[in-house]
Amino acid sequence: MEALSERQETILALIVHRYIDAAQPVGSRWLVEQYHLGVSPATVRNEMATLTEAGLLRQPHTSAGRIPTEQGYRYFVRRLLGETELPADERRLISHQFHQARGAINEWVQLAASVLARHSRVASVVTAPHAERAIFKHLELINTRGNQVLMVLVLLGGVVQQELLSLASTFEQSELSQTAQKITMAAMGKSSREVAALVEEFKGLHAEILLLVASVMMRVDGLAAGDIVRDGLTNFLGEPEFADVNSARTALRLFEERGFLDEVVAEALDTTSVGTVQVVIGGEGYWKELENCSIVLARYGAPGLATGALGVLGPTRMAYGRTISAVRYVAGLMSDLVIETFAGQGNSGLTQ
Amino acid sequence: MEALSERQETILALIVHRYIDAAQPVGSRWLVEQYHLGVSPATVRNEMATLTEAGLLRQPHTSAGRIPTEQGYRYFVRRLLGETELPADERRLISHQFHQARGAINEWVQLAASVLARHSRVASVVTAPHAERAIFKHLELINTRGNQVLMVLVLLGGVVQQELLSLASTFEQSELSQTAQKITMAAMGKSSREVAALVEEFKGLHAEILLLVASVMMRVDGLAAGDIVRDGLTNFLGEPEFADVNSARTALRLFEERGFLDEVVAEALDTTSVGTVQVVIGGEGYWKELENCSIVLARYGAPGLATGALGVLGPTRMAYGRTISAVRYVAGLMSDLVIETFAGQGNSGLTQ
DNA sequence: CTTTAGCACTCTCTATCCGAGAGTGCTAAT
DNA sequence: ATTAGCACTCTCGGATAGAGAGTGCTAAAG
Repeated sequence: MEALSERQETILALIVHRYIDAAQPVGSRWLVEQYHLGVSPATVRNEMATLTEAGLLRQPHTSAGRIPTEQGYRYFVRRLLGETELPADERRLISHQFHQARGAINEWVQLAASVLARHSRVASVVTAPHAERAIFKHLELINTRGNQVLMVLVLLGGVVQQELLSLASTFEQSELSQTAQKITMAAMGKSSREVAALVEEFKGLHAEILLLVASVMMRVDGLAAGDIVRDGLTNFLGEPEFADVNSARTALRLFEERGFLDEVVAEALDTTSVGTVQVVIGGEGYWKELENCSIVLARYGAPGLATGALGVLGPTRMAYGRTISAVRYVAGLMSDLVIETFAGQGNSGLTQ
Repeated sequence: MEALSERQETILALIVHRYIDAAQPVGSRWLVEQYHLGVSPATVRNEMATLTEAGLLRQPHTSAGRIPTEQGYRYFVRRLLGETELPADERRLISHQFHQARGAINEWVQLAASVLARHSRVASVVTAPHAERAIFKHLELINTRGNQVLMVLVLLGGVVQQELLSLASTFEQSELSQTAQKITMAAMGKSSREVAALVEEFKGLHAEILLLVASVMMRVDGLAAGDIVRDGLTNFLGEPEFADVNSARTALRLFEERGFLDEVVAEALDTTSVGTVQVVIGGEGYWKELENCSIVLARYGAPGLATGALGVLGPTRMAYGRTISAVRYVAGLMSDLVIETFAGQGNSGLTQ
């Protein structure tokens, strides 16, 4: 693609801004009058024609103003949208909320989703932090009834897995507690594979439980991400591109179905490093269901220890500046939390 | 309200059925021809006029067919809709799925939501089972970094509460483990109040932790319900009453906001006993946001031990027969699970 | 007293048409 | 390279008209 002249870039940027704001095609005359460009509408029209030919703009119909194409948005985001940051007062507000919510990890995740939804004004997704490899921390066995046993497995970072087991025979609670304690001693700090290897050294109930523990841990290892929390579902129902119920429905379905999000998040985790924000505009040809949608996504956490993903899903016509900075900021806060929780080191960052 | 004649009831039932099916006003002529009533359209019209006067039917405009009013739906559900049950093969299918999902409680809750959404074809809500009173089962303290400590508190029934604490000073993991073990010994099987009373007997770290444990347990006591899981959000976007984006939005917002659901569920838990299904049609004047919506709700679990709620939210024009039976059946399965998990006694019911 | 045939009336829904308005592309002049 | 002028295209809103569906009423019949 040939480089654009400065004036062309200005015009593209103005059109993107205006279109994001008003959701209506932008005309040459309006542009000149509004922004006091020192040229005539005809000149702007010529530039627009060039930009249209370059595939950055398009017309909904012959005689309407221009709107950005997906490529236009991409050019805008990559080249014209400078580094933005959330205003200091918003940052302070968010940081304050996160301070208030000290406590359960799940609450942090929900708070992150809620903050993102509110500040980006589109729908948000946050996955709970997920350890790179499950590391055994503690096991608890609780007798419930007959040969039903509730297994509570605590992994590094405080991830808890619960499972209801049906054992071959009945055991006393005291016996179960002893078993759990013995296994905890032996397996502390070990990975799923190492726990599986421990089976050799035990027999009977111990071995049986160890096997179950190892299999649960392997399942956790295999998971791409932790629990997913959503917020702001209703935000994009107000946007004009979803006035048609069907388009709203497909977008919402994507959002509801875990499988799709898993895929996107996995993809993002592969190609994105912690600290950078990735913007996927219009599905990039990959996902055709995302036709009018964009995704702004970031990875958070500590690589090698535990990571998660968070981001937003909204119409392509979205306020990228604000959204990107919100995602980046919240990802930073969540990273601090993960490092704190998973016994690493690092600046908490919460204290401004 | 005067009692309706048999013929009036027939006509009301037919109109409700047909309207639920087709979402279009029902006319007298069509009714007579379709169902081979042995009377003329004029007769049916007379009866319709009576039913309209009684407030059970209404006309969208002067010259359209009739549609049921909310009162009409209520009469239909209460008096005309006989006891229905899910077809045996559907029951078997569901029961089979529940069998497959043995394991974590959360998975059961999610499965229940998914099954309800699929079988009722509207949006579903399921709350996790919530113990009547939190009973201490086990405590774990995990050192993370500096004076940050992760507290994992296991309550009766396998409910797990995690909390990140900031302690006054730093402790070794071994010290924390000992403390946790000591507290576990002392608090096993106790309620929040009893745990709080234990504080007297300890001092220093032990007392500090005990206080935190008690406060978390009290918070759990105060909660009306456990986690809420939703499914089938997109189901009702297809319905014609939500063709207007705004109405879809208000309904969806209700569904997304936890506060509202909490209120409804709390209300339902108060007035409904386990085993019965409650139908709220059109908000009953209470909640005006529910104008075109109905709720079918049931309580499940074991009163005095642990209970939860599950149900669906959909357009007033919903297939009540199928929905009510689905809700009732799933509530039964979940009750069995709760009784099993919370160490009670009772028939598992899963084995057909 | 109940039922029914007949009929005028009302209201929605769809298609069609028309004019206003907005914006473009092209051409020729600056 | 820029711009004024102009013809052309397309959408959008409102008005109009006819078809269709269904009712309520009246008067007659059972």
